[in-house]
Amino acid sequence: MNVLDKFINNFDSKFFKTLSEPVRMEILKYLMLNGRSDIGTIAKNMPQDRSVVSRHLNLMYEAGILNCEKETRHVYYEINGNAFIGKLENITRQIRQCMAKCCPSCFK
Amino acid sequence: MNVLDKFINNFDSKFFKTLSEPVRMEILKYLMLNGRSDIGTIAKNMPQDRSVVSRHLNLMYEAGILNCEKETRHVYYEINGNAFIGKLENITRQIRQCMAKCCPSCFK
DNA sequence: TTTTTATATGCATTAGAGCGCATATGCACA
DNA sequence: TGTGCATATGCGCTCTAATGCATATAAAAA
Repeated sequence: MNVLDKFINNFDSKFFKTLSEPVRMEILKYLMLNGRSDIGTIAKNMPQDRSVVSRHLNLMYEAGILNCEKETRHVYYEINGNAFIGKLENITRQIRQCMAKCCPSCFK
Repeated sequence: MNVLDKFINNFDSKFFKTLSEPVRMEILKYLMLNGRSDIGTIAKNMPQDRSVVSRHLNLMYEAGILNCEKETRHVYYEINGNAFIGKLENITRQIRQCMAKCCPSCFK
């Protein structure tokens, strides 16, 4: 498989979609400032309903941005910094590689 | 302004939104393979209507991914590789910086 | 066992985005 | 000046995703 197909096939649109939602970015901000938190605590600090926050957190977990741990009755989320940065770096590297091979003129 | 506010304010959700659309990624693929092209030519190679392709291209231009040049009656687009990669690198650096300061535990 | 608390999920509503048709604009060429 | 081609845009349709309420599940505490 060539670099272009590899790029297109691996292109994680779920990841980008996750990052393009303002409420999810607010949640990300909250987790940066407050660290590991459970759903209820996060929801208390946001205008949205608990159920909405719960769904957003799950999406972010599935996109590989957050870690998730159940403890007693609570579900705790925290940012997975290594995975987050790693994804961004992988995508950047793939795109660069791809363009260098397919369309060097893109860098003119 | 602290690194977190800087990150949140500069966070370019338009950029991510642009990258989360499958048809736009098909257009990106086309431009990688075929280089600088006008709207009509790109549209001929896609199932979508010309008007749809036109709008997608304009969005990608506004997101800073493509260059745009009018020539006679045609409008030519091409990938702006440096801007594209630059944006990804900037975002990655900001997020890393931000987490290192706000939540070093994110990297545990 | 019953009650309370934390989260997940079904459902209807609503807002926004993609889509294509029809039409307008704008330019080149006869 | 008039005709044809390339692109832009107004409009309505459709589909998806976010939202919040009501309810279900599940576990701790009384």
